[in-house]
Amino acid sequence: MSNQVTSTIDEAVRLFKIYSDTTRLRIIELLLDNEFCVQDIADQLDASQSAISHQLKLLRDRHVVKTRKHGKQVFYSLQDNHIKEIFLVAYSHVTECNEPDCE
Amino acid sequence: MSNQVTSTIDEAVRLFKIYSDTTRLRIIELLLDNEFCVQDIADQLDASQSAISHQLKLLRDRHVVKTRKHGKQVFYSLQDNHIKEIFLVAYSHVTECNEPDCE
DNA sequence: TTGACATATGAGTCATTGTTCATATATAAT
DNA sequence: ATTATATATGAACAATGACTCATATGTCAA
Repeated sequence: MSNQVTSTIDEAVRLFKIYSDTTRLRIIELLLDNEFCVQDIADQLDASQSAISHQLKLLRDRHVVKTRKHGKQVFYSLQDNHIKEIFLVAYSHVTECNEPDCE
Repeated sequence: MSNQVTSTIDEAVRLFKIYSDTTRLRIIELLLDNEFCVQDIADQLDASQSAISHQLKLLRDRHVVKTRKHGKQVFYSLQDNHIKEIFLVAYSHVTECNEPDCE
């Protein structure tokens, strides 16, 4: 734990950065239990097709989501179970913190 | 789950952003089990006093760390147990992912 | 009070990043 | 082949954020 940690910390930072954007986190939330094509995601998040497509590319590059082509459409779903778990841990922490003096 | 979720997602994003910087994450790692004063943190992370102080202010504003004054020094320690837990979950996921095909 | 040390902070700079706009690619239907 | 639809992508722009530099504040010792 000293030199290896440095790069491990950087890897952790890379992981956290994936979740550190509203659009991406909402995409991940959408895909928790379903698969959706690009336009469906854009519609549900009220975002442009381009913005969503850019973020999906980023998520795919980081192996967070996988794709399935069907005709003209591309369906996206979560690839990594870690993603789901970390999302849920953080999500529950945020929603739990409604008591006074919490956080 | 629809309008409330939007702001919950934003809260989660805010939480993830705390971890999304190498300097901050290394500070959090340092403080997992100990308290340290500003200069000690700066020395151990090979960073400037000012850079560390700025990040500590951010962490304090977000209730991640608490302070204890002792003479001229200010000692920082973790305030929130959630922080520790989320750090460890992510950290273990990152270190686990050394098998082929993982991540 | 003066000087030394520890920490805090405002302003400016530079890099990163999320979005839009325009356009390219891919697939299906006619 | 042509057109329409779905998705991908490069460039430009704007916002954010982390750092440095200079300096302020706070505390102790002499």
